[in-house]
Amino acid sequence: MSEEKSLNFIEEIIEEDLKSGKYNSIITRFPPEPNGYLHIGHAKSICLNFGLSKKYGGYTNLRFDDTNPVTEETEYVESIKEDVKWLGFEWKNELFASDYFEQLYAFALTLIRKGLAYVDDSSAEEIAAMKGTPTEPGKDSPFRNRSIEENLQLFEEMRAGKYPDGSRVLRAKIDMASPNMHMRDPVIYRIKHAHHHRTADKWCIYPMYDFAHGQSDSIENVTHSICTLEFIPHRELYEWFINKLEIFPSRQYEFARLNLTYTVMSKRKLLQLVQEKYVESWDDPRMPTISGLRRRGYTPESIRDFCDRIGVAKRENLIDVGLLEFCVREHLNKVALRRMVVFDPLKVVITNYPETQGAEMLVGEDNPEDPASANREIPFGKELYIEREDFMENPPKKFFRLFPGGMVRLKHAYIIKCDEAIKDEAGNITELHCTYIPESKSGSDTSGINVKGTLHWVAVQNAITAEVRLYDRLFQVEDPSSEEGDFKDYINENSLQTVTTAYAEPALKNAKMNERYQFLRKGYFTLDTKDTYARLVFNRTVTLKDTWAKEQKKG
RNA sequence: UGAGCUAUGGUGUAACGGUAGCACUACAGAUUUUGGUUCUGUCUGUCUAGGUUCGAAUCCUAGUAGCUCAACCA
Repeated sequence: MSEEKSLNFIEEIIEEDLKSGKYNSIITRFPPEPNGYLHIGHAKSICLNFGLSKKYGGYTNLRFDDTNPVTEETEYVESIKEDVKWLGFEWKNELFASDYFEQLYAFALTLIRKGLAYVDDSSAEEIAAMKGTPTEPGKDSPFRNRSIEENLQLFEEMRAGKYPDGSRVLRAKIDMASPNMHMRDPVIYRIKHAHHHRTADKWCIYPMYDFAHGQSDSIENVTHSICTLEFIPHRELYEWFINKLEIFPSRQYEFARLNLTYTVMSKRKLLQLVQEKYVESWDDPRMPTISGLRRRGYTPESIRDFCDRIGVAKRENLIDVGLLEFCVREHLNKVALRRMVVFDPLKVVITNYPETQGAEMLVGEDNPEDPASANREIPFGKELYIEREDFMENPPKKFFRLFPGGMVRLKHAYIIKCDEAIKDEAGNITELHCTYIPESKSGSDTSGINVKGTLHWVAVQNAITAEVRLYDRLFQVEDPSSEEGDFKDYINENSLQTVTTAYAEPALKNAKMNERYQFLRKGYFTLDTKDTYARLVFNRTVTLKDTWAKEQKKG
């Protein structure tokens, strides 16, 4: 029975560290910068970090990397916390890099005293020019050999606010000829007279990412600091600071970030979509943000399952969004309540159904996948709506739906036969006249008739109305970022289709925010969290698999 | 054109010198009161060229391709 799941490369490293006795338990961290909303790519990192500490014993900190006051806001801190919680994870400590500003300042002093850091008066342009290029070594700054005393004094004055933004920086003194650009005397502190979302105006100098991240990991005794591939060149620096400062040796490991087909993942691009109104907001249901997916109706379970299935490795990847859709369908199939909703109504009159009879109540199960699920009542009637596309006057082969002279089952109800299509003067079909087979009632069918097709329907008299929003992929091409020109040229203009008046069975009157629905033969839907006030608004999470549509496409 | 990382079906991901497996997709069929679900089956793969070895996806060498690095962003 030991169906062992193979380990990813990070799990292998951890098991090695545990086996060798290097550690008894592990500490990881999820370190977002609070300058935007989390997306599905972050979910991969969250599942990895929290999953690892859960699996191997230990814990995960949530640490906000807030070293750049001009981009960061408390609003983002709150949304990030909400998203991590919603995904189902609990952090041990809620921390901020800004909590360590005093300590980081002390680390900087240590470096200066060791002759390993200096204040540089050069401008940003001058520093860039002296940096060299990947193929040519850089040049030493004229300020590189200042005395320790002078550096100490200048750095203290920087902190004291004596100098304007951009006038000086503190740099680590490493190697201007290093083949690794990040080792060419990187800037580690800059002057920014800016208000910080947590430390307010206490500081006017702020540490750079490289001088904050590794040390923060070290302060928290993070054993395995996991980040994405683009940080590989930073690792040498990460370790340099830890070595020179002689602090806890956290180690950095890098994995490939998630890319998904038919969307973009960079914060910059997502921001453009919001600012330029291609989408409504960060939590627009078409966005790959956690909040967008949540509003779309995705479940935390399905996102975790997805992150589990895509694996963790070091090679670049582009994952088919179809896998995400598979994951959410699989979960929703188990939990969604079945309901009938007609989007584009075609009236059916059952000519042999008694006029005087009140609403006959039929019974339908909430979820056939779940034997424990309840039933709901569905009123039947003489006049019904079916989906217009479920009727064809001249049907092609293998069309199992209604056509003149044809028979179908109305789900949970009776078998009907189409006798006549009524048209207006322009030749448009306005209604269908059908007859029903009284002894074919669901659950007590003695008619002996077998039909190929089963349609969803609602009774005209008892139908309630709702708005339904049908979402499709945001882009027309698999990888918008790799296409020629602006990625926005590839936006799918039809990513949102709104059905303002859909007809729903009355059970949906009591729809709840936390419930998921399967509109029979239509897809999975959930109540919109923003726009449902007096009226019902449903968002389509994902369609059902549709082999008929595929069949038709083939011609 | 310096340095680093990476190459396994259409897409992901395993195989740790010994039968190339799993999932998604696609296709075919069975079941079905959702053209859903479920079940069964099929197709497709080790970047190239050399080498080491009884044996190479795995080790070595050389190519090739993709990605990353020259922010006072993270």
